[in-house]
Amino acid sequence: MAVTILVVEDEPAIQELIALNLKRAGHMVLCADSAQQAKSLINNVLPDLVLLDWMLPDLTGIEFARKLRQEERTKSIPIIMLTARIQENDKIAGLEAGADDYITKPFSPRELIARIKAVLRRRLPEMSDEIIELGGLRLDPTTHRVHVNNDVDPLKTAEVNLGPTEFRLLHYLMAYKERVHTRGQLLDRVWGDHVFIEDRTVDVHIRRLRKILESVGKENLVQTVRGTGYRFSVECSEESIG
Amino acid sequence: MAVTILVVEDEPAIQELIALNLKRAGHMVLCADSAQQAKSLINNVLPDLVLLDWMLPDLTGIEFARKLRQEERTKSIPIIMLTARIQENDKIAGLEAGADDYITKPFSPRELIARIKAVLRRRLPEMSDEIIELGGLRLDPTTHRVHVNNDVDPLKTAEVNLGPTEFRLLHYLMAYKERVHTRGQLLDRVWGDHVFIEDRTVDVHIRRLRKILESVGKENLVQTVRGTGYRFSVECSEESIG
DNA sequence: ACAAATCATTACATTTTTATGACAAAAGTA
DNA sequence: TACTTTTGTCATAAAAATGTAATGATTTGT
Repeated sequence: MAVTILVVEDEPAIQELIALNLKRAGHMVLCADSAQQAKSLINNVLPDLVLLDWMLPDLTGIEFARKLRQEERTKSIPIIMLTARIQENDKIAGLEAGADDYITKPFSPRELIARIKAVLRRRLPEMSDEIIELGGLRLDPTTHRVHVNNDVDPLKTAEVNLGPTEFRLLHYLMAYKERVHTRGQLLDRVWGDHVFIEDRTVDVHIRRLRKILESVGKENLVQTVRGTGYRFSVECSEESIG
Repeated sequence: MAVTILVVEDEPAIQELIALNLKRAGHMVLCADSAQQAKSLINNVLPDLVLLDWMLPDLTGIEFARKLRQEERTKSIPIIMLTARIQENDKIAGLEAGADDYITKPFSPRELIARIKAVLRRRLPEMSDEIIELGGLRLDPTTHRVHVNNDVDPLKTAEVNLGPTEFRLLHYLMAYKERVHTRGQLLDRVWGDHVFIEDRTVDVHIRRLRKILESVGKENLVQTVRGTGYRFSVECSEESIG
């Protein structure tokens, strides 16, 4: 589906150039000359990404970014900063305000598009509401329930009780089964992009998930891939000893 | 078949953005800056759906919607209102005028498209007047009564006394059983869209509902799903492993 | 075998979320 | 009007979940 991008840039020529390129890349574009105008636009439409010129005439770029990060509705919208030259101060301020990426002017349109793609890729995947049935587990997002198929009596299923994070983690792992995820990827996609949490914390949640799954006789579904991360797999990667 | 959508919105940027999104989604789009203009457009072409900004400059949005509902030719056209979060009276007026759905600004274009789809498919089976019998409860919307089946003597049923809000809440939960609803969804669906009520208030009403149900021996029907919301369920989520 | 790196596990303090009772405003009734 | 019911909010208690650090186990490379 179309991605809506808000461009906040006071220089008309640059604004137009950017807008043109974004449109050509298949995006919907909203333009604002100032933070002021950007705010009023955001009052009406929620963009999927904001391209923000840091050197706005009224110098309210930082404030604008911060405002976006504060409000519940907008706090997860990725922000890419456009700066003339990265001054140390800008960088710090930008980080504090929660920018996701920087682009230094002048930049090539191709670079811009590439960065945008990269940032958008990091968004939380919109997990569908489809029931996932895998490895003897059945996860239903709409009822928020996980059941284990009883191997003896297929009609009987036991419910598995998971905490919110364990549920999301399992959902994600099952949705992207058989694929290894680094701790960083899991943090980005299960916890959310703008969280600062120790990588090791993922271990603990994996542990909790495993513990619960073990208690219902599902042992080897969540596997460790040493040096990389974790994986949900139905294939048994154990007794492959030669 | 192409669906024709009339967009009534005075802000040019937003109008254009919406129009572009709709076009991209494969719809025919008609645009109007004012209720005035919309009326004359409708005289020529009959749209399949109307997107109506409630805050038109001439403040004739309400009147416009009402007019649509009055005239035979247009009275069954679904109306989606675009509203700012603040105006509370709008809700009443909107309901009276017969809007089918609301979208509160700021909204994401994705959300907009999704809602349009939903309305067009007549997705939401408006709460019917059918009697719902579930988990030992019998709820009759027409008589506005709830009965509990007596487990001992099936012929005897006790009546449960619920307040208006509790009744609607239970009705909704039973109509969409087994599914988790966030507090926001419940506020939208049971209280009405964009009402200014604290999320936590839902807790209190759930509490009241539970209290009443407990008093007639129905304990685990209304369940908490931590981190998400509530659910009406016949399956017991208790004796679960884990 | 040894040291380094990586992962597992446990315990615990903190934070977040939910439950519950009380209260006053609002709405409805007599 | 006086009285009852309903309803939204708050304060606080209770419960659950979460992140981190510390420690132990396992693997890996040399």
